[in-house]
Amino acid sequence: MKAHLAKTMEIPEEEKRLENQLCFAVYSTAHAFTRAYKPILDKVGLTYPQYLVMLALWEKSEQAVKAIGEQLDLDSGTLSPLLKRLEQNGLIKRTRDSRDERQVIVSLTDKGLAMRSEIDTIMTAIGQAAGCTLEEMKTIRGLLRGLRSNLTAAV
Amino acid sequence: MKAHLAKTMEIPEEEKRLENQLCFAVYSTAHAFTRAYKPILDKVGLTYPQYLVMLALWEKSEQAVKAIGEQLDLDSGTLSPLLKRLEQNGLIKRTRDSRDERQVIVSLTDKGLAMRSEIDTIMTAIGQAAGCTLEEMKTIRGLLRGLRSNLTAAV
DNA sequence: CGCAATTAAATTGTACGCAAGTGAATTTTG
DNA sequence: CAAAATTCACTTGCGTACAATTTAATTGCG
Repeated sequence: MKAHLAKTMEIPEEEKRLENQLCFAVYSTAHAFTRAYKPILDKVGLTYPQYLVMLALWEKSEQAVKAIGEQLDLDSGTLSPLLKRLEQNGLIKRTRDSRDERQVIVSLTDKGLAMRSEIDTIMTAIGQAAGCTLEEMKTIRGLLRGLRSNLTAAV
Repeated sequence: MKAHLAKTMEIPEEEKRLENQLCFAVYSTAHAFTRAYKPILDKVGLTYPQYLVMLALWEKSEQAVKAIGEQLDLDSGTLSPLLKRLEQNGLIKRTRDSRDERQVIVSLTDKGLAMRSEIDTIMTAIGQAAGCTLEEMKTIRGLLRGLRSNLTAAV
């Protein structure tokens, strides 16, 4: 290997602009989604992260905090207070696993399960707001999955 | 218009899964980016949102808080405390605009300007972590811009 | 001109996200 | 089997995000 090799490639100035950062495109689109969801989710009394947790639970009730965290890529420091609020709103209940007392099993209440009927309204509204074809959605989803997997592996 | 029309289209169960939500793909990729940036930005003492503000200022120093907010799509509620921290770290200074005393002009200090030399190292490292071709990056960036624009217009 | 409406930034209050640390339960090891 | 290491959830502290309010300055309108 040669000595004195530049540690970094030269990056064109244009590529250094905020607007041209891929990370910023992802960051600002994430915020745009949260804002688009807000008026819809306000009606059912959920925040956007709470809605994601509900999606996980509607797929499978009776999940440990850790399992929910793995699906959402969030740790208990984020989930514990969020789940406490969902519990206070009567959507979920939390019980210690009798087989392994370290774990807390989160499950839907009747009220939480009933809220699943809102899913079609919510997703239709967001689909409209996103305003792209199912094909485009799948393309972006696929590209982001690859990107996310690279970023996660790199750390 | 016919009466009794269904308000919402039927959405296939598979499309209702957390993992298949486009919003979740964006949400989790944004977090993955933040985590990938963390070890790199820790070395220069910046958080990820602070880095975005610095990018805006490296492009053009002497900007009002509102102008920065428009580029990042953030309001003063978020920016005020963030800028206060950048000022405490000696990277920027804030002065009232004498022409319009309502505005605060943010400008780079020598230390803040000097930090721009880290840009190549940071962007090269993230490029490696993202591990996709320049072509893919541009594709995703373009698709996300369209998506963001739709979502914002819808609200 | 003079007052109402608007604008800019800061502040307050709520809710994430995440690092770091705590405490209790379980698993691994010597 | 007992001590050490690990695991799980919770808590604490800090830094965003954002709605809503406040204060000060400027603009618009009669």
